[in-house]
Amino acid sequence: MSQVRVRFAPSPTGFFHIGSARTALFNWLYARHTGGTFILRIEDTDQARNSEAFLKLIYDSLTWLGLDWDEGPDPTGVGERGTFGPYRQSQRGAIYQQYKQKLLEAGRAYEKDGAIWFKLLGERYKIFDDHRKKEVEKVQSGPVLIDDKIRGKVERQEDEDFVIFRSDGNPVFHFVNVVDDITMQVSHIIRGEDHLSNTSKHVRLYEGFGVTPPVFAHIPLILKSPEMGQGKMSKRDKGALIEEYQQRHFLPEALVNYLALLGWNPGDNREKMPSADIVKLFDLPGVNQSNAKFDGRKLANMNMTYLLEQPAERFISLAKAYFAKQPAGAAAMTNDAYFRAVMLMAQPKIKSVDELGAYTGYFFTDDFPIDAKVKEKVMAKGEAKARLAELIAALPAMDFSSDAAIEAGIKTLAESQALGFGDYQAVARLAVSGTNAGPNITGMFRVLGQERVKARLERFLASVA
RNA sequence: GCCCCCAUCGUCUAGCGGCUAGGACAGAUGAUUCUCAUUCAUCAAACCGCGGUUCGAUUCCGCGUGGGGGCACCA
Repeated sequence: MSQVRVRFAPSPTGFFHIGSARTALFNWLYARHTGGTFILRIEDTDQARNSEAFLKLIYDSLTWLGLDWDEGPDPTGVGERGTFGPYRQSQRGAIYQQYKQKLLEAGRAYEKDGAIWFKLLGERYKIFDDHRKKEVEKVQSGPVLIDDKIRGKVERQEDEDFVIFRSDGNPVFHFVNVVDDITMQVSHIIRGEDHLSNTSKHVRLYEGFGVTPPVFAHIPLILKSPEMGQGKMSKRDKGALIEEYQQRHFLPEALVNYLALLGWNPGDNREKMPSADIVKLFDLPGVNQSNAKFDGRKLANMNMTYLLEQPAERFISLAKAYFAKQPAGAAAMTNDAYFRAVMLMAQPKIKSVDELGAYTGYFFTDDFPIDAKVKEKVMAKGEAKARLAELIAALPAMDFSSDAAIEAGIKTLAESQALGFGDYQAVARLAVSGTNAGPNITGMFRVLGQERVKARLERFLASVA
């Protein structure tokens, strides 16, 4: 059995979005599943729209997602891996000329209006095209049969010669795509369904070169979620860009897991799976035929479940990467032990890393905001001020060495007043953090330390007196 | 306009002739927890329509309808 060789062929003309990432992922999964080769080819023939920044974004995004390529440009921008290169179309001009020559010599291409056209085989006739309002030459070339691994048998007509080299001398997409896939010995073309209609052109080109076409597998597209409107997910849609998730410090494995589930499933009810398991189970026949709508909420949930199970060290490093980019981040990290303690307390409570700033802000400054609504609610209940005063009085004698000790201390105080833990918890939390959502009060006390807690309680009491 | 693909809860999906149509996200309710989250339990929620084929269709076929994509000297 011949080796599986698949490729992902993006063009660096725009931001790297969800749809591209999913196509890359499916190719990568198939390569890894079959023990084949995953090729990255850069389709940078559109000189007007190309940019090095977008090229770098492709490397960065793939790397971040963990989709490593066996052949293709080196992400450093210098050199490349693999022996079928160059892997950037802008450097493959000579190959295209050579293949153009082949068609010309075989009588399968001709020049017209300064451009080179691919010549279909079959009887020719002229017909007036109502839509284009002009007479066009049609060719009865017979049906093209595509045996798609996902779609099944698809039949299409290709009945007009088409341009393969523009009059400015540049080859067009269909031509370079096919030539590259031939010369790179690509065995399976896994790409979006939007290319299904182009496939008949490609098949004709393969025939023109006398080459058996590879296996085609057209995967469903990712559509906008109902709130976003209709149609295909585009770069402008919220949540469409990989960069966005990177900046929000999502876990790449969560995004990969979610993306894998868009158009594919393992056949049982499993959803959350490590990448290794997906690689093991992924196969082309398991891919769906219908388009999927993007759901940011499910992605967010996936991200949360991954976040919850991260080992402490990984979570800390994620937190550090996040704080490094925050305005007051450096200040927050000056005391490493303190920073770690705060982060680990926050980990089981947050849904995404980018919530950390807001969630832990009061740990790193005494000048934190007090939520007015929460304040009103808490202060209206019982004799909050009295509870606060009692707590301040009891504080110096309390043992702050552990959560359990602090809990015992507050409970002892509560019992002495014939009250419950909760009578002190809410107001203490408000005084110390300014809000009602946060880690356990005992943990907060312990991490903040006795002095700071006392100061905050006193300051708050004074402010409401 | 022409061509191609698709069709199960709001969303992602399981189902491959006979099922109380299953799971997950989101939603609702309740329980647990010092708050908030988490977690747990419960509830609500779908086979696009019409014709066939068949003893029997969500499942197979046709037609409609709906959704998506493609028809360039863009990629």
